[in-house]
Amino acid sequence: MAGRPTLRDVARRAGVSAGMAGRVLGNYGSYSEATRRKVKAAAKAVQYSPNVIARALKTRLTRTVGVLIPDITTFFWTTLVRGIQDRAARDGFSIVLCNSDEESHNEKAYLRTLVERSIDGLIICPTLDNHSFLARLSRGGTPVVLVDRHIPGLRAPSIRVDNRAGAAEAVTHLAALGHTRIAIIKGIDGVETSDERFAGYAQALRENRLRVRATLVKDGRFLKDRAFAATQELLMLKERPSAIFVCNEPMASGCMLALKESGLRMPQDISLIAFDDPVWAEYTSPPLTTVSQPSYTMGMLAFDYLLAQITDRTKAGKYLEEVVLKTTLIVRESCAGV
Amino acid sequence: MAGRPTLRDVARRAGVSAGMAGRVLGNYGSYSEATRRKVKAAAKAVQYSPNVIARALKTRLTRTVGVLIPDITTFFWTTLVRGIQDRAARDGFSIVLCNSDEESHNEKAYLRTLVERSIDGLIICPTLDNHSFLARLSRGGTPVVLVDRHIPGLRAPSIRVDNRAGAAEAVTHLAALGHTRIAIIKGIDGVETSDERFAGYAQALRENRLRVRATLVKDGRFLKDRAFAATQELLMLKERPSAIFVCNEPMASGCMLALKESGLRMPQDISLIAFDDPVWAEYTSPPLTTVSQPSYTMGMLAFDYLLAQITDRTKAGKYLEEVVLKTTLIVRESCAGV
DNA sequence: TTGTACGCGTTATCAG
DNA sequence: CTGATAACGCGTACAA
Repeated sequence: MAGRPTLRDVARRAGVSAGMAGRVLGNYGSYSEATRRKVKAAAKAVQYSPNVIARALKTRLTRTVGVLIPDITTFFWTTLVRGIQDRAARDGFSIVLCNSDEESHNEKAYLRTLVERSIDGLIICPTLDNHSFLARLSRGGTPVVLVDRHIPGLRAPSIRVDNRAGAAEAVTHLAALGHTRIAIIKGIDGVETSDERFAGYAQALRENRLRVRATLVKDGRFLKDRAFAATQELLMLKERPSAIFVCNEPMASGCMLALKESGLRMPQDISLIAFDDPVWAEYTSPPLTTVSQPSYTMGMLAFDYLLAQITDRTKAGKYLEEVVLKTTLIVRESCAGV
Repeated sequence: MAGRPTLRDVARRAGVSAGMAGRVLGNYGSYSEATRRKVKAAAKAVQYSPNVIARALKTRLTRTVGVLIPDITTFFWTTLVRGIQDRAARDGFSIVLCNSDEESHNEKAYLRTLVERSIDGLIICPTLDNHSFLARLSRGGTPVVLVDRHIPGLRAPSIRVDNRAGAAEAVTHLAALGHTRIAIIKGIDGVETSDERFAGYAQALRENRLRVRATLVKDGRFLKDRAFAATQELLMLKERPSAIFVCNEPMASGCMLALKESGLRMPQDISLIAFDDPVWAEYTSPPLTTVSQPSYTMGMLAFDYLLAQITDRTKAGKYLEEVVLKTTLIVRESCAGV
C-alpha cells in the first residue's frame, strides 16, 4: 500500500465490492444503511480521499479554472484575482494562475498548457493576438469569460468597466479646473482599455473646446519605466502640460517618480490623475486623485459567469453577456486649478 | 470524434498502433524514421495534444504545484508568487493558488483539496496549526517547501529572511536618532515572523539601554484595520511614542492612515519604519523608511528547492535546508531625530 | 441492493 | 522496430 488508499482498499476493508464503495462515497445509486456504515467507517479508517485525477479522466471535469492575466503584480489584477479565488474556493474550484506580461506568445503557450490540462473554464484578459485560438476554444465548448477587455465577435461574456466614461470624467475634472494643456500617458495602442481611455480623453477635451495635441499624447505601454520616460519627455517640452492623465497604476508610479525627480510641486506646478485606485493613492504626497475600478467585484462576477457556463454547458460559447461596470472618480489632492 | 483527438486518432490516421504513436510522440522506445514522420504528420494534422489528465493518472505526476499563502493581495506575497510563477513556467509547471487569510481551517481545507489533486509539491506559508498534517504529508513523500516561516522539526527546506536582524536594524536606526519611546505594532503572536521581529525590537532596545514597555507594544494581527486602531491607542497614551515600528505592509497602511487623521506631522512629530518595502513607500508623504525583503527572489528560490525535491524524490522530506536571506534597511524620510 | 466489467487516454511491458 | 495488452483509479451500465 504505497500511495494513497484507493476505493479498492476501502472496499476490501469494508468487505464489499469497489463499485459499492464508490456508490456510497460518491453517494449515488442505492445501498443499504448497513453497507453505508461499513464503507464510511472503512473510508475514515484508511483516510480515504478520492483521486481527483482518475475522476477527471472519467468525467472530463477537473473543477479547475485557468486564470490568464497580464501581471499579478499590479493592484488591479491582484485584487481581481482575489475576487476570482474567493468565489472559486466557495464552490470547490481551484485556479491555476498565469501571467502573460501582455505578450501574446506567452499567452499562447499558457493557453496551450491550460487546454492540455483540461481546465473546466477560462478567465482571460486577452492580448492582441490569439483571438482565433480563443474563438476555436470557445466554439469547442470550453467556457470562457473575458475580463477587463472584450473581443468583438467572440461569443463569451465580458466583465469590464466603462473606460471611456471613466477617462472622460477624469479629464473633464481637469478641464473644469482650468487646465488647457492636458497630457495623457496611454497604455498599449490597440488594446481596448488603452484605446477607450484615450477616446474618453479626446472626447472630454472636445467637449471643453480643447484640441488633442500630438506632443501631449504619450505611449507608456502600461509599464512603469515607460511612463517614467514619457513623463520626462513631457516635462522637457517647451510648452509643458499643466496636468497629466495616466492610464494605469504602474504608470502612475513611474510618472510620480519622474515628477519627484524634476522638482516640480504637485499640484501647484502640475496636476495628476491616474486610472486605478491602489491602496497607496491615499498616502502619496499629495494624495492622488484617481479613477477607481471595482476590481474585486469584477473578479467575483467573472467567476460567477464562468460557473454558470460550466454548470450549463449548453451556454458555453452561445451567450454573449456584457457586464460594463462604472468607475468612480476619487478626488483627492493631486489636482489644482491653474 | 467529439472531444480532443487522442493517441488512437493519431495512430489510426498514421496507420500504426496506438502504442507506436505514443512512443514517437513521447519520444521513448525506438521506431523507424518512416513511422516517425507518419506519426508526426498525423499528429499535426489533427492538432493532437496529449491529455495531461490521463498521463497524470498513469505517471502519478501532474506537473502542478500548490501555493498556499496568507493573502495574495499584499505586496510581499504578490511579488513572491510572481517569483514562483516565473520559475514554474520556465519548467512547464502550473501553480494552483490558495489564500489562507492566516486561518488554519482555511488552510486545512485547501491542503486537503491540494493533495486530492495530486500536486507534485507544495510551497506553503504555514499558519499555527496543521503542523502534524504537513509532517505526515512530507513524510508521505510529497515535496514541501516552507516560505517566510519554518516549522521546527519538519524536515523541509525553508526560505525566509532574518526577521530578527531586520527588525533590530530598524529599531537601532530609531534609537540612534535619539528616540526613547519606540512603539511596535506586532503581527500575530506565535507566528514566527511576528515573534522574531518583536525579538529584534526588544534586542535593539536592550542594546540601547531602553526598556520594553508594555504600553508601547501593540498587536495588529498583520491587518490594516487592527493597525489603524492600535495606532490610535498609541496616540492617546499620556506618554505617546515618538516613533513606531510596524511589522508589515498592510499594517503600515493602517498606521499611516491613523497618523494622518491625527494631524501629527511625520517625521517632525512622529517617526515611522515599516517592515516590507512596497513600491509606494517611495511616494508617501514623507517617503517611508522600510525594511525590504527580497520577496521575488524568495519565490524563485522556493520553486527551485521544490523542483529539486520533485526531480529527486529521494530528497523529499529528508533534507532540511534553511535559506535565510538578509533584509535591507532603506532609509527615506519618515524618521527624524528627536 | 449488490457485484462485475468496461472505458476514460496514457504509459510501459512483453512478445514477435 | 512494432503491435497487442495490461495497468492507473474512478464512474457506471448491466446483470444478478
